[in-house]
Amino acid sequence: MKRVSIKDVAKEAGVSASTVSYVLNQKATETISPETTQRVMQAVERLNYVPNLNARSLSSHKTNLIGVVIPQTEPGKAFMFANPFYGELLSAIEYTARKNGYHLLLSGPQSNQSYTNIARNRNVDGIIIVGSYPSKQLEELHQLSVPVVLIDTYVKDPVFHTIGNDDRLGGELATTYLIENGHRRIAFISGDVSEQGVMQKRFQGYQDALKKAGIPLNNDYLYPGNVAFDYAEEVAKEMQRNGNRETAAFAAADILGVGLIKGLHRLGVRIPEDISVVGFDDLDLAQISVPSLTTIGQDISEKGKAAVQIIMDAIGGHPEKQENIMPIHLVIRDSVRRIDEQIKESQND
Amino acid sequence: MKRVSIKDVAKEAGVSASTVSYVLNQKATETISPETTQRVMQAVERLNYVPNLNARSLSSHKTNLIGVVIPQTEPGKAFMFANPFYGELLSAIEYTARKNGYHLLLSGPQSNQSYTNIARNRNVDGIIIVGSYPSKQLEELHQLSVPVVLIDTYVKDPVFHTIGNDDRLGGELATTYLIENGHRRIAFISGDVSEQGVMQKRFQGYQDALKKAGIPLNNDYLYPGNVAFDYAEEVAKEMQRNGNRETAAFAAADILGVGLIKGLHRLGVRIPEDISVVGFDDLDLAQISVPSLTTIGQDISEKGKAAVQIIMDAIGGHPEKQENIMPIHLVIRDSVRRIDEQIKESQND
DNA sequence: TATGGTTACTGAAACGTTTAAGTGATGAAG
DNA sequence: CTTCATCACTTAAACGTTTCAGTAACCATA
Repeated sequence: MKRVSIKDVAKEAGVSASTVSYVLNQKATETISPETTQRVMQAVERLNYVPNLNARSLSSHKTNLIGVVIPQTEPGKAFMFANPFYGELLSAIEYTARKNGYHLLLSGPQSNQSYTNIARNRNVDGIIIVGSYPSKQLEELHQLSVPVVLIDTYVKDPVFHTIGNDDRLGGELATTYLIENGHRRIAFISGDVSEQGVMQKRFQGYQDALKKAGIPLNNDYLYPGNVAFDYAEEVAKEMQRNGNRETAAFAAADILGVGLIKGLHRLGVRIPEDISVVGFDDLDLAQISVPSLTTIGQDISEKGKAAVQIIMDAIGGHPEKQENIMPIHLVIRDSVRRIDEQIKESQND
Repeated sequence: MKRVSIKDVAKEAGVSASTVSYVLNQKATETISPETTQRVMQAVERLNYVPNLNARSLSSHKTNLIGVVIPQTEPGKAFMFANPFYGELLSAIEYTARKNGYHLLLSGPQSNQSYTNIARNRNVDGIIIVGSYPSKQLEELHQLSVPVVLIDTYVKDPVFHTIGNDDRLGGELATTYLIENGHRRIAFISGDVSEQGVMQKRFQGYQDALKKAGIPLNNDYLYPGNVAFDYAEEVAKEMQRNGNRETAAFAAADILGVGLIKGLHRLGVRIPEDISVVGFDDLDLAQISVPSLTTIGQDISEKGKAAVQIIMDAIGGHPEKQENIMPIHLVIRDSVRRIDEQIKESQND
């Protein structure tokens, strides 16, 4: 099937190619007579013409493409989107982009190539980056004349648009909720907190809450590792080996929360009767879990939507840097139990 | 930052643009001296040149882009990838594509435009379609001269490459396993079985197993609805309203299985002591669930990988139609309990 | 010394658009 | 009856590549 080009349409309609182009792009600046417009439209219809966006991009310097870079959560693991968090986010991004006439160019992190190159290669009109990356790579992006939005990426002095939660506040909310329920020995289970990122912020929030309650930070209750179900299952065992000192745990990601619940369950520990758990993210998982997981909720879809919106704004001539902090809130479900002060005190010695 | 083009490189290296092109594409058919090659490479380096894939595509009729269409699972729901199944699949597709030098053009279903148009618009080199679609839309794709792979799409007479599981066998395996464990009154919970698709096939498998065991099909035990956690939770209530006749349930998707478990749990029904449950898909969910879900496993990543491979083959000159049926297997976990024949018989009357 | 074959390039067309600039026809103003 | 706008288009260049068809220089052969 021979491709039909704008010239074929022009011939069919008895006009020049540029006339067809003007009609199709309905540039108000040009005046095309209604009759011609109709003739062109009929020809388009008849020939079943579809413009070649590739050629259009080349000429107009606009691709209607948004590049999305999503991290590989595990270094050794090939596949990255399996985490439902990314699914929900990507979903929202795709939907919003499509409503605005954009398509998504999806890419995992390139090993050999920088994101800058991907962007320049494909001439995307905007880039959305999700998660943490080597800051060197991010700096490179700055040379680009294309709007960049970072989601959940902590950088010292962001030159790009950013979208995030108040992760620190979230960490505090979660921990405070446990404290309010009588818990004082609270485990903290997380990914890597040594690097700037959401995990570090949530850890700071955990510390904030302890400090406000006058509870000293106990390093024995900290379980930094990696954000994986399996890891949290292991933590359950370690907690038991350590003598089940903690009465509660704040898992800095839902996937860790459910992993912990699962691991504890295997060991015969009851949730929340023996140990209370709070998560973070409010993925679907949190509801699915038995018992359902009390967690810190964030509106993932809103984040995706906002990211696309910022890019649209920038393209539309509003390049002012936006730093968007999305609201978070405590979602109370069934994984936390109030414990008695007395019991707690007696356990505490 | 002015874009640097192939001409700039040519000037810098003191050669013609075509020479640069030949060097960069290392066409063995042409002979470029090692010295010139080196000069060009140095110029590329110096100017930090990145080829414009857009222009390349226009000229070469190759975009190195694979279009991926993923369904909106819920009609009224805007977001579609949240289902981890799609996450895992997309992940594998992206990874494999990238290893082959391809990027992904991601799109949800267009309402106004057909997939054909998307494909023609963007000139993708191949298309991967996931899930079921109106067959009219699929037929349109046939006019395209681009390889198309359908994943989990049942069509009467497939003209395209297809990848699927033996869903019917899977349904039979799941049901037979329950029967072997002494169950005779087995609920079937699923999405829409009236249209050709995986749900219908799994239902057929369910029927096959019953027939082989000499158990008559009982319509009261069938709960067709939609593939959603909430729906399965509702089914739990309905089962109870009906008097908890079933001793087991085959949920034709893991998300339904965990929803059912959750719903039953809420009602105080114990799994697997009171009711046994088998799922289908073996998502991460199945392990996360408490109790973990016995299910029919499929290798989602392999499906994604195979899809890309077929497209690579087709591009590489092997367009022979491939119909790929991926292996499935029973994954035994903790959600099924063996029940006593006697008890079962006494319950049965 | 003419002929032919390599070798190592270059020139220019082509891919399918957009868009600035140009043009001929018509009508109004002076 | 010129002149000047305005209208409704058309022309052609440009976007950044690829690739076919040269071609100039060199060497070998007869």
